[in-house]
Amino acid sequence: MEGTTAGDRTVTLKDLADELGIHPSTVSRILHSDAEVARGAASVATAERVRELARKRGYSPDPQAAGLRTRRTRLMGVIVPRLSDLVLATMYEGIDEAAAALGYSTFVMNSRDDPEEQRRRTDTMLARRVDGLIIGDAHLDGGLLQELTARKVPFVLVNRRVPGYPSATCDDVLGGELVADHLWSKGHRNVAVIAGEPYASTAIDRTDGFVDRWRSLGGKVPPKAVVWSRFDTAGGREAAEDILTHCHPQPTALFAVNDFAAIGAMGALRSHGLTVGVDVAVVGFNDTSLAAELPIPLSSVRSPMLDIGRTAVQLLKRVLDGKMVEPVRLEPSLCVRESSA
Amino acid sequence: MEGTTAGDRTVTLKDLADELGIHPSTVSRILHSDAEVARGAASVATAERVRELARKRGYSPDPQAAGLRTRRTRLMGVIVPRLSDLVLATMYEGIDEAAAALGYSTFVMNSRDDPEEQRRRTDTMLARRVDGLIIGDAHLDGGLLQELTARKVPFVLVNRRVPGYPSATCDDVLGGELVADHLWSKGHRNVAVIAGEPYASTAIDRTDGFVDRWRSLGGKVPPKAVVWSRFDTAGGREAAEDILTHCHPQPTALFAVNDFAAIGAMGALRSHGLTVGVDVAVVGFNDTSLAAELPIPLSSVRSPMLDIGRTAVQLLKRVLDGKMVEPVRLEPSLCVRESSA
DNA sequence: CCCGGTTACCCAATCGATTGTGTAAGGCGG
DNA sequence: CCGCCTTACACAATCGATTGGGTAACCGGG
Repeated sequence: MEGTTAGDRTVTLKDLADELGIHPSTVSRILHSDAEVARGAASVATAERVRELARKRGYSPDPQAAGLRTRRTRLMGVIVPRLSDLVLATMYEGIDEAAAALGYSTFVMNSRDDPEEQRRRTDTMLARRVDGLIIGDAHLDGGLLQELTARKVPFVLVNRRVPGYPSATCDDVLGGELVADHLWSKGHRNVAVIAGEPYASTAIDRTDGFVDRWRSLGGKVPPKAVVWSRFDTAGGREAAEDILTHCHPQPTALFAVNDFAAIGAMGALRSHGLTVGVDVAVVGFNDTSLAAELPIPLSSVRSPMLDIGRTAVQLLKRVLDGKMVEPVRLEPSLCVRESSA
Repeated sequence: MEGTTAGDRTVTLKDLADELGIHPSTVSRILHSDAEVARGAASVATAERVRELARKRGYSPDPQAAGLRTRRTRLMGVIVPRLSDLVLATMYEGIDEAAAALGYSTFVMNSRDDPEEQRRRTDTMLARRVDGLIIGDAHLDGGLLQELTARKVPFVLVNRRVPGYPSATCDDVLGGELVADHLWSKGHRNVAVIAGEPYASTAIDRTDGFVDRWRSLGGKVPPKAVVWSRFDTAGGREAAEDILTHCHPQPTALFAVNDFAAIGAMGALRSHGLTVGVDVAVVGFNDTSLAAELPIPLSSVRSPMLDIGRTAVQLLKRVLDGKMVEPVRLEPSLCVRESSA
């Protein structure tokens, strides 16, 4: 029940040093250097006394001061379109966890997928002197990425990939293929795709994976059967309406590249008096926690979102250590449920 | 097309000062002080030259250095149970936006509602020297809050409240009352509540608001009709199963204090062959973007999540400015949809 | 011409940790 | 008993911005 700290303010290296009658630099080496240096800096006995006192006084180093000197903040900046998107939020949890394990903290910001906002956010991150960036809202045209490379800012992409840059993503092409195989084997021959935003690799890859596999199985995908849309529920609903009014013959199966779009589509189908899973099969993507729990459980491609986040952190760490890194694609799997059974 | 910067490293105050042949302190006052001080520091002409050069060189002050001196980081720490919870993610968006407007950046961490983790996260935040905390995972018993108060850490609560501490929340009691009024007026007389986690004020207040109003309308709420549960879909499903097996007579209406729990309940009802909105009414809480888009649109109490987040930031700012603040409760409204019409 | 008051700056200490470079004291071999 | 090598530290500069004092030059009034 000792008074943790007298009551004043935070303890500094100098405080510890003064109290022990030794020099701050010695304390610093003991507490913050790796074994080698620390051993050279003081006797074992002194080192122990220092560590003991640090614990008792609740010493915690000031990252401002350390960062000022070392020019490193142990901060990773994370940019996502919006955290209220469950997919990104989950990846961020993986990121946060993995970063903490490496002694880094993370900084998130929402860009709302707006190029101008992306630029502003990156700038504030850099102004905060983050050591590196994890970018979750990369657009395929990616002028910003070129610029960052030119400015030698260390970064990796997460969720979406852009050729030529390091990234941690789901193998979205494979995901699309899994869906094609599944729907084909269920006997569907008329299908449509709710394809997402064309600037996102997730949308492109999933759609391409599906369409290419479908064709190689002998199926047809008329242009009108691929509808680009927003990733949210409303977007999915609109896309489904579009498909229902313009596609002849009407598809018996829908592949939405995102669970939320799939949910919106399910709503639209129902409004048209169609029963999901009976009249029309629906498959989503990401297997968010909702999919399994919906009134009509939704088939979905499970992507390892947490692992993708963790992987992004590992990649960025390697970049920060000056190593070369290759893009990583994690394997998805298909969860078949009532909506397409 | 001028070379933005020679190519070296970041520009410092001293660089600017040297180039203009004046003292760094003068530059500092011109760029970072408010009009008064700045005017006293240099002539209008000099000030203009400084600002001009700062712009040209892309100067951005080093927050590490500034913070070291001023003992402030312009950082707000935000702790939430989990960002993959849409409700907290949305509030965080409001927080992030409002903080940015005040020149603050935010730091989020997930505590998974685990007391030990809460403590650890708070500690890392404080180690990072955040100026204040926004706590979104407060437990009603709240030993941690007492401790923070004792340590004079500036903080406010968001989403959940704890008596005696400043907070920005929805008026959850009112929310519960709205639901009671609605269901009563629809003629329901047997109801059950999926009440959420008993350590969260949101759960308690919404449940109390509902139950108290229900009784004052002349209704009965047997103890078995209030089931505590997790806030997620699976929790809602289990609670609904519980209610369907143990409540006699079976309720004709369910109030779930959270949309996700409501969705889980809808799934359970369906498994029991009951049609939501016809056999059993369901009402959720928060009016997350999903509610309106579900196959059977969900009635829900709309809580102003973005505004709650923004308000929390305003409150914390006032606390940081040394002012006293009172808890704020923002008014919810009921959105009636097919699930209870 | 002297004096008080502006104007427009400069000086230097400071925040807390890091790190390259000393340097006394003690031990040991010769 | 001397010189060299460890051992165990101490010194001081540094990172970039902030801020409480100066102070020289100039202006106007008396």
